[in-house]
Amino acid sequence: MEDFAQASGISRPTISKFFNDPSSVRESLKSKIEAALEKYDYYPNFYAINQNRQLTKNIGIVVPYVSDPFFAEIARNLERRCIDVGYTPFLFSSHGEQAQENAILDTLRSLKPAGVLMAPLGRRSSDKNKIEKFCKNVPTILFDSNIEGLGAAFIGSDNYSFVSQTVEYLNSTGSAPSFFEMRYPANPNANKRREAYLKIMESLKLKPQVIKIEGTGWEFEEIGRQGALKLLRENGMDTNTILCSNDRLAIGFLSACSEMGVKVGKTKNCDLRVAGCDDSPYSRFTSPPLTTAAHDYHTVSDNAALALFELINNGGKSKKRTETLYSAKLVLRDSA
Amino acid sequence: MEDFAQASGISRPTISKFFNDPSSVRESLKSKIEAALEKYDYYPNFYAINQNRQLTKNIGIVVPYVSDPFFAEIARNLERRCIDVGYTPFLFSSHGEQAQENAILDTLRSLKPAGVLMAPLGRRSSDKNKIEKFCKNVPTILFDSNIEGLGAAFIGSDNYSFVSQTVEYLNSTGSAPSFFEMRYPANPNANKRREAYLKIMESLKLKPQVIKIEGTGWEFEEIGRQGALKLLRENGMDTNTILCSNDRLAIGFLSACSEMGVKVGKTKNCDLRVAGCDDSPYSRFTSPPLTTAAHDYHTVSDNAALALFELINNGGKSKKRTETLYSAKLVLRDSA
DNA sequence: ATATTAAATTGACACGCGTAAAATACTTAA
DNA sequence: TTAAGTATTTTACGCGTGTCAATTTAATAT
Repeated sequence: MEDFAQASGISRPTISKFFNDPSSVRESLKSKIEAALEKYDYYPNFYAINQNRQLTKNIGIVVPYVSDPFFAEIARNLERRCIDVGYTPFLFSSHGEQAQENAILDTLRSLKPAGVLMAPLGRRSSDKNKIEKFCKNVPTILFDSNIEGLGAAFIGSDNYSFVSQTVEYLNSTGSAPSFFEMRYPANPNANKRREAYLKIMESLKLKPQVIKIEGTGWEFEEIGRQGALKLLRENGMDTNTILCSNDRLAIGFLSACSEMGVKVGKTKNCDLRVAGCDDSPYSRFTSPPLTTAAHDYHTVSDNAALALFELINNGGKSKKRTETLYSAKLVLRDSA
Repeated sequence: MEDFAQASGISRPTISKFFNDPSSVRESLKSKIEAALEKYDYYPNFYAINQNRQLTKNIGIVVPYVSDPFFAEIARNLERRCIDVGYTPFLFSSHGEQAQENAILDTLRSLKPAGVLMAPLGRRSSDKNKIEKFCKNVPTILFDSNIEGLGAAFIGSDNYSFVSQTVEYLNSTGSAPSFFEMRYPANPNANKRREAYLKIMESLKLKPQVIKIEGTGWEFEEIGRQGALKLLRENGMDTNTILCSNDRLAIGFLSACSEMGVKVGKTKNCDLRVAGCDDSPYSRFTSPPLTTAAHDYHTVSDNAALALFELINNGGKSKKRTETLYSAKLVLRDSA
């Protein structure tokens, strides 16, 4: 920077100011610097820049699994917001593993980001310590999956509304659904959805049926497919209506139905109705298209980002922790 | 680190060595440091660490669009490989925009990564300069999409083999396919696939038909669906067999067929055969399941990562640029 | 026990830029 | 034109660690 300053005939501190905020220097110098930049192709050193800054312009984004289309889409939206206001987003995926999430937390603490947007893995309480400590040191907004009391705010979807809307719709247009889920769900929202299902069925004075399928990991479609194949073969359903804990399982379920020659839909000649939760990007392209309860992707990601920007502008301190839940929107398609 | 060294009764340079490679210090000191780490929760400063290092332990991964399931899956695999050998991967998405890719290149040059794995956007030759300069300064492996002469190596799939296998299969089991693609494809591989199609049809002495559909952006399924709806309504096909330029378009195509009551499959009572390219993670779950030509995801990502590690170990210099293309594997399912 | 080798310590400099204080030059408006 | 206000320059320090050379200590082999 010293050399570049000399070459462009401007003092180094001014160059430094320019790189922090080009509009903070006089127009005449700005164009002079930009001209010199064309000529000498100098670029500042990322490490030296941030080493001595009180507040970096970096934002960490952490998702549990980047190949999950829901998280990929959320991550994409969050990155956009960050870029649009001049931050540099750093995207990390926990690969579905607690250890990896912890490692990311270490990297992130060391990166001293202005703030972090994080969708945590479901953690056993014994691991809560790590993330708790992190949140105390780094301005953090939690999204998708809440951890009681941690972070400056939580932005997510109201799992109860997902289930209540679908169950009520299904019940009023046919029989009430059985609930189809993984025995050991990778995502903690699954537990809230099951609880909601049981509660709603009870309030409707209906007998619930929770179908738990085997399989671990994040290949939900295949897990759903295998579970559905088993279920269809053993004829283990109390009803002709299925509500899947999430769309990816539902996509697998529909695939199994197609394979077994089971007709899915809400018309008279159909054998089964299948609904999901989330409105995954692929759910509208299944056959039949999947009836589901939709996240408001944009609202959730926009508000999470805005909440973080505000938190950062307030010096990383928020008066009190807030939890914002957005309701699902029922999306009626042909599968139920 | 000074304080931590004193508190743990070990010299600072040794602590530094420990963090660079724990196995480089004597076992007795190693356990002593680890014990002290539990007690004082010191963690090194990312910026200070890298500021004065000749070679960082960071690896940049750049994909054109992180929400594309193909790139999400590749990115996931690449990250795994990097983590497994002790590197810290930094994942960037170009958001389908040239300007964003350029910005990432700037960030990355400043980050001084040990190496970069990059799937470039298709660029007009006028933009080649930027990436060319980058590759001269940073050890880079290109994957998925090649740019003549740039980077130390290119690892990808052989687009010709994707098309030749499907066309030959389709032709030998029925009529030869029409080729279904976007008029302005987001991914440069599309061009090679079209060329391959034309060449193969010519060699088979068959009349080719390329169907170009409108639409821009990365929502390929919806673009494919709209294009297919239009096509089916206007009855614009020469044959009853369609080869889509990629699986995401094919998924949209299948969705349109389902919507229009067109039966897709290879059995006698079907109206249309539809095949794709790529074997997207969702292709096996369509109805009917999609016949397609599969990338070898693991082989491509593993070998791209290995090539980069080797490049790094050779000081970032490779004798000559290599191009490695892996053949597609035909995956026969029910759609064609 | 001694020689040999490997590892740790000491002391010191370097990395490239942010940032602050004081002095100076420029801009703008009265 | 002058004064007030703002932007720039000068000068200098500091950030937290990597790294190196010289020295001392510990481990291993003879």
